[in-house]
Amino acid sequence: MSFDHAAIEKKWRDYWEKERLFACDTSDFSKPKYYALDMFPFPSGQGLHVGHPEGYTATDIVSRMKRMQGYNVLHPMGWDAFGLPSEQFAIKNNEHPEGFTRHNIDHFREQLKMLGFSYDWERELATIDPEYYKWTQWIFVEMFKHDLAYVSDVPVNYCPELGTVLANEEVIDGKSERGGYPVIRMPMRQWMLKITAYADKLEKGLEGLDWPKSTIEMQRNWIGRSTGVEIDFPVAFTGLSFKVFTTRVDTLFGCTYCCLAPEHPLLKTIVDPSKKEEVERYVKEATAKSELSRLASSEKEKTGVFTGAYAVNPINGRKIPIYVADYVLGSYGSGAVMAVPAHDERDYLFAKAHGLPMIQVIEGDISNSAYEGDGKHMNSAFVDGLDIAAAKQAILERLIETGHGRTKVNYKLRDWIFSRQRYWGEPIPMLSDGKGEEIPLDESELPLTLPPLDDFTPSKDGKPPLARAPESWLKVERNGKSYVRETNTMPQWAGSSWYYLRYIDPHNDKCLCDKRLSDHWMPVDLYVGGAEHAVLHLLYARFYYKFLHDIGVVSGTEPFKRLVHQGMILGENGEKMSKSRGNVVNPDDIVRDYGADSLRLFEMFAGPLSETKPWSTTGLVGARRFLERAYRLVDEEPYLSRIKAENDHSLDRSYAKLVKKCTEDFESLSFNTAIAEMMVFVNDCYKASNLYRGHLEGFVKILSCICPFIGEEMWHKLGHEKSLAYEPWPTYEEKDLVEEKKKVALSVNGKVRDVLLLAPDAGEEEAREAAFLSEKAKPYLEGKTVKKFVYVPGRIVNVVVA
RNA sequence: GGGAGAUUGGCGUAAUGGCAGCCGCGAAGGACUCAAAAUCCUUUGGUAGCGAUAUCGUGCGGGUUCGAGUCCCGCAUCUCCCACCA
Repeated sequence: MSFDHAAIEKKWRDYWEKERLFACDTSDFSKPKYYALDMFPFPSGQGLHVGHPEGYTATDIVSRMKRMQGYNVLHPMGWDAFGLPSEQFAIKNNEHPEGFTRHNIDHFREQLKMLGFSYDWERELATIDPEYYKWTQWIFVEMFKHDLAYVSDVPVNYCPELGTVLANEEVIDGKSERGGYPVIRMPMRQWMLKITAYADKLEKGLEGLDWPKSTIEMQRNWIGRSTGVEIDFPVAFTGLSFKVFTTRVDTLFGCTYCCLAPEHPLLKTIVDPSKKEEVERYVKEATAKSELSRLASSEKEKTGVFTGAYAVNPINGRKIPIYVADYVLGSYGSGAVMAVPAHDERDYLFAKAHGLPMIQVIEGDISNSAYEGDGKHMNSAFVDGLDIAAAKQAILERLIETGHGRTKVNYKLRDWIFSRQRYWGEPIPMLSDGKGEEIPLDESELPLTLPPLDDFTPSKDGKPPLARAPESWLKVERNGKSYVRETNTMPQWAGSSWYYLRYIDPHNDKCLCDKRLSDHWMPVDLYVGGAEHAVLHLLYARFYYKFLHDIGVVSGTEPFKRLVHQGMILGENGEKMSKSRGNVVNPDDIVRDYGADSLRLFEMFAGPLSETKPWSTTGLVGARRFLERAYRLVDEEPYLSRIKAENDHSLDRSYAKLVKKCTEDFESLSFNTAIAEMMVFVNDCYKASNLYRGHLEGFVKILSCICPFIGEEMWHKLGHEKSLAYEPWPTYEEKDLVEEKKKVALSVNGKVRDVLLLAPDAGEEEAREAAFLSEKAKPYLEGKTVKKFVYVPGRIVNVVVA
């Protein structure tokens, strides 16, 4: 073992802290800014796993390079510290979740420091800090004031057996995660955020983001914008009507019945008395089923019952039956569909199951399934013979004329259920008179802190734990009137939706972030985190940011300019790491045995950042071996005495390639190929008889981004007293990359036959001459007619012969 | 059912449309050593050949091109995400 990693790591860690080396002054605008952000972790009881350092190392490398390139770098870290696991731990151990959470945070912080990340720890924040969640609550109040927060009765997962409300994550296949008891949907009073008001902005803002394509696509699907037609269907003999949404208005003549969702309000009034009992029973069963089980059972079988009522098809006046069926979702469109069994697979199955008629309106085979393709229309009066696009247009025009329809944009996106019946979250800063009046707390009353409780379990009736808070906390007088505090808390997403702003100005008690500072620092230049947050966290954060823009808190409209997801690190056997598989790798052990630098280097070298890749102990040993090999250059004979103050230029080219490749690859986060180039450079150093000190210094600066401890130590060994963290980034000369003669492949009919040595600026005549002088290519050229001669300087010569 | 991505040596991987396999792991050989480890130096896609070399080779089938791992069309397999969205 050629260096003592434990001693080196301790030495430089202490030095960095003592010198406050990575503290960032965000009010210093004299240098260009760079904001490199990691998705902050949930501080779980297990501590860091080897997946965490992957993304963190990536942003750390870029941060370190940017500092040397003269940027003012903001590279912060904090804790997403509210959340269910801590609460469950608290319930189990009958302790307050805060103690456990703080303890975990201390452990995480220590582990991150151990790994040498250049975070500005003076900006550390946690979502559970009252100084932080004061502003989380403030944003909620602002949303309420702007009509974006409202109360509604919506179905939640309720487990009668456990007597408690469950989060979606706690429901597996319609059963409770603990105990496996059935879970039903039950309406309950909830706070909602009107994210749908931002559907259009959220969709449009995706354009122009430097994000993974897949993530943009996922968000687009989630928002689910679709353009179609809204049609009014009168209910026969009642004077009432309902709206349906369709993207296939061209098939309107093929509509043979309508379906309402079980939640549809019209069911209360239009059902024929003879069907009332049957419909009520069906609705009750359907709404009690959890969404998952409803989905699972109805895929096999389309259930539903006739309401006894009839609708009138506005295009032809035909009377068609109205059904209620749970394959129609209450929460999408208008909760009602026009059913065209001949041309929609779901309607087809339902019609078959219930003996409903079919009218084919597009030529195609409907003997075994609905025909959903394009074709000539039939049985459709004035659109007969037209294709889908033309028929859509014609029918839409007719509907507009008669006032029965209009174009309509629909979104899959639903409003955000923002309450949790939990203790360990931000209290929602609202007061209720119990009769529908909801008033927000004044800013001066924030933060509203969590009251201490003895028992954190939700009540049997589904009431949140805070409902058992002391009366002194719960009851509030306002203008002579009695109010009760809101007892729901916010979801974990709340705190993580705006934390990137707070880092810029973490100790500000006047506002959540000084606008002068956010104008300078936002958007985040590089955001790295797991793909599991592709939709929810990133959508919520964008929503918050757009809202903050609209109320004038920030100027921008998108918080994260560039986003990258790190891939997962699997176990050595290629399976997911898990305790049950016994293949979990603990970073503490790796750092103890091989050092933090080796861990960082290995994770960056194992493959492209975004790919999933397996852990490899031999790969880790290889990383360590490379570091020792590099270290030996500045620590051992005979290499040490080869180091010269003068450059003999033998390594100029190798060095220029190193600097160019690493600078570009660090920027594009292609660390594996940058490291390969660093290895090439070290291999070249071993072959060289003289080593220019300047080259080694440049190499060490580059290496230090990935392996900061050994980097600092080598810098020190090269005769420097201070840290290299703010030394200028190495440069290279373009001329060093140019070779006098370059190898150029000579191919005949596309098959390589020889390699020519040509000057990079050699002309075509020169190339042609060299090609026909080649002995190796001779047999393939002799006696043939040259049909074409292709010459790409520096690349290839291709002779096409007949 | 829809979407996104992937498929290259024994393994992880690399290749602005231009010599496929850089770099690493593993393996083999050599130097050093009494010996081993460590280190240093070679070799390492398959087949044939002592060798120069030849030949085959980037999941499968087509296409574009002087030239395709790379671009286009179709297919297979895998991974992830969404999914009764009218």
